Amino acid sequence: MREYRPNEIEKKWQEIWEEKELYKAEIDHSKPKFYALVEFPYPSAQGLHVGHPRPYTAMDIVARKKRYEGYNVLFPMGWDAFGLPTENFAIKNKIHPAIVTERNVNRFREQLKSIGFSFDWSREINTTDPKYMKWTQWLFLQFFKHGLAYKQEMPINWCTSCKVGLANEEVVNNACERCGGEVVQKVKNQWMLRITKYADRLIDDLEMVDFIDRVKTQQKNWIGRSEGMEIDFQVAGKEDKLRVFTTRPDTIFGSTYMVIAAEHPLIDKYKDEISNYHEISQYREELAKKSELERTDLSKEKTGIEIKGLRAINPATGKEIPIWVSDYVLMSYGTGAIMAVPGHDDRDWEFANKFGLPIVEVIKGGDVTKEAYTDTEEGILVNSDFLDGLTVKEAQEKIAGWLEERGLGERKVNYKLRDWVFSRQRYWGEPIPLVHCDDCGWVPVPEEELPVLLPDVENYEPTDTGESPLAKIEEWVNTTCPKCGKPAKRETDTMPNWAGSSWYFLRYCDPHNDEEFASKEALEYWMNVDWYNGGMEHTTLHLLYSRFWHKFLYDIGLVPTPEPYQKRTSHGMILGDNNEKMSKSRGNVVNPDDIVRDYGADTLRTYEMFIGDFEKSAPWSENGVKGCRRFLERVWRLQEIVVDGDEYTKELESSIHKTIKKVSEDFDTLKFNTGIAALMSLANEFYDHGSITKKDLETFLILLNPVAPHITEEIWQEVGLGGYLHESTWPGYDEAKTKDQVIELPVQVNGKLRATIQVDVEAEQDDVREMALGDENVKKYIEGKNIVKEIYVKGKIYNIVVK
RNA sequence: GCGGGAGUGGCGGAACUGGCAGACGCGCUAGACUUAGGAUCUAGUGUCUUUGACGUGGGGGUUCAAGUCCUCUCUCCCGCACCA
Repeated sequence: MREYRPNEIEKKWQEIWEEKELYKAEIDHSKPKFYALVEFPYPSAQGLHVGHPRPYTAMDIVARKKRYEGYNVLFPMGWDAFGLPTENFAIKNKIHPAIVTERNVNRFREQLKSIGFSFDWSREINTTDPKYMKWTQWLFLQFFKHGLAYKQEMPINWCTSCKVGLANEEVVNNACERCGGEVVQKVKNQWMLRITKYADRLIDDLEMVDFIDRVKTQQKNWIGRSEGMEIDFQVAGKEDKLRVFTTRPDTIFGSTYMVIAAEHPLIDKYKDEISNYHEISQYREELAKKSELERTDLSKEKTGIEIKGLRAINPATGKEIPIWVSDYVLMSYGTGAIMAVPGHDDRDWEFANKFGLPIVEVIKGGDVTKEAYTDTEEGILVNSDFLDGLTVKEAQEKIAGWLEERGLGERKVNYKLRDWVFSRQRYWGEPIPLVHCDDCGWVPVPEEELPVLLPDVENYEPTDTGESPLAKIEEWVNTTCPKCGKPAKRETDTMPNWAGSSWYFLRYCDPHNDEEFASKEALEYWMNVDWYNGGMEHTTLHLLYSRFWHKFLYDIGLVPTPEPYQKRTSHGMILGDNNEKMSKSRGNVVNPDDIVRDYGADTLRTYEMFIGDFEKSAPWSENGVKGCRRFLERVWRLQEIVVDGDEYTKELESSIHKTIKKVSEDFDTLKFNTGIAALMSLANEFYDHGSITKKDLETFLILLNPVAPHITEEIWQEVGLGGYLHESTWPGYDEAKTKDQVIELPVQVNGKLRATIQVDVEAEQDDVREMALGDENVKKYIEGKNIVKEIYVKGKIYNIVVK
């Protein structure tokens, strides 16, 4: 037998697969289709690190297994190549970002190919490719034409380090999601996408799909739907009404004061009548000086001032109540004003308690002198006139009707989700394909002129003014209006890097189409994505954005399904061997190239799947890698014990059936670690038995093949199992043969294990009893005691209780 | 603060509807083969005061039986964070 030399055999098989175009997906209506998708990487200058192959290997296993099961599998790969790191690298090294991108892509492709993934490389896409960009721009124009893209002057999040505007989703703890830089508010004229229009469906349609719960909950929380009412409170003696949003209209009789945000326009409007206006404007200034972070710090005490000279009338009680201004009410949510119900809201209670405002109990069940009572399930209304005696739910219904009849309020749903800030002031992104004409306004660039390409520039540097670097290229900016022909100017902002990734899964269906973003036929055949695996960090970014795009495209009849992804799973991170996140600065980055070179791609793949629970993060361990290499060496040496025979070895048959079952189930449910463990056990059993038939080996190799595709093909050929392994079908198992007829039954005395006896699984209690009580060790423990009870669970346990 | 997840050997991690805790792998110990071993093979490996007892973050409970169920509590991770 030859030595196991992964570097030789891996290259050999990769060439064979490529030559045979084994993984090229074609529409074929005679087979069920399966679309497996992994998030396409951003081709960074650093190349792959060992975190990348984890999800790729997982989905590669799924894809390979599905092929053996007779599916027509689409498993594509591409490059999400627009982005700041490339641009920054280009600026620093004075190389065009397109050249940097090409270089990085080539490196990534080579690395991925060396690991032996079964991607259909003929469908490779690149978001920066003009042929791809064209359709990203075209799709943007569909949003524009349907009124879902609009330009608005508004305060946006500005990353002071990247010098670029950010979407809300890109701000994490007031810092830039990407670079961690400080984010400040900056008023800018921005292109926005009306994602809020889809807020309800983005929540409700989660019902239709099979996403892990974490993802569903996170998306729901992000969208933040809350149902309630907007209610008008008359400003006493004035024309104006003060409108509030509340989710608890049932507590209105307990509203003893109101609070408005510091920025609320009411203050300015009545500044002459507010006797303490000076004090209030001082308070406002102080707040304005504070950062968002300080203002929203929950641990600090609430502050506030009563507005003297203005009062409001509680529409339910008819009583006058004071109006306060405080930092705990935000202008950006609801109406910027609240009706405070200190008895039944923690924040209002804290505030009322601090400033000595009256606290009225309107829901029985707690002690409002000690804390707010917020339970909505048990509570019964009191001190609430016609609501008295009702449950919270009933009261909500009744008060809503009452207020609506009198024109005092209306039911209203509020969302935390904001429209998507879609403009970026950087060079390396898709230009927004619109032209501004003084006469015609914003005019789309005609379809035949797409894509609008990035001009070559000397300088890609972002500006401090918040203008795109493109704004300086006059010959590019100045154009003519597509509509009237007069001089006009191009939009100089570019799209965020999330644009290209919002629809790439559609392009994979038909990547070379120059007439359409993808043909109807291709979309109808391949969509939906059956299984999409990706990072949790994209849950409220890419995953939400792409669902939104897809829904819009569905509405205008361009895609056949309302949701893009049928199933979504997520992988855990691979940490450095010091249990910290891998990063260059920590010096704990492992390059997969080194592992492939020293141990082989199959070892890398096996280890990444064996490392632990797929969904959890796990620290890298070089010893763990070695262990997997040892396992593959053992698999390699199975050649030495193989004998002719096209039946399973009798003594191994049950184990083989069990393993087929275990591996099949585990590979379908992301439990790769236990699947591989089962294969290791079976290999151990093979060695214990001393010899295996070709049939035993054949099944073993097919089961292991999705994990370690090269070594298994090689052994297959070496042993002469006929044809190629990749032409096989997935082995089936006989349920009956996965169950042992004779089992080791544990016998307990008072819940403690005292013996195990060999019995038939189906044995009746009387037979088992005899054997159990006859056991020497058991005898010892029941001697001289009374048997109180005996429990027999077939196939599980025999427990004798003595006293 | 709210929502979600998790605490199991020296380490990564197994354990179906409650039914032999620690599968599988790493590491470690001893032995074999060797000029050698960071190769390979064999045996062992939860802890302890080892005819036995104790063991799944901690306390209480339900049960013939609890890692698994109930209850209180501690710690860590993730998400949201004054959202009315």
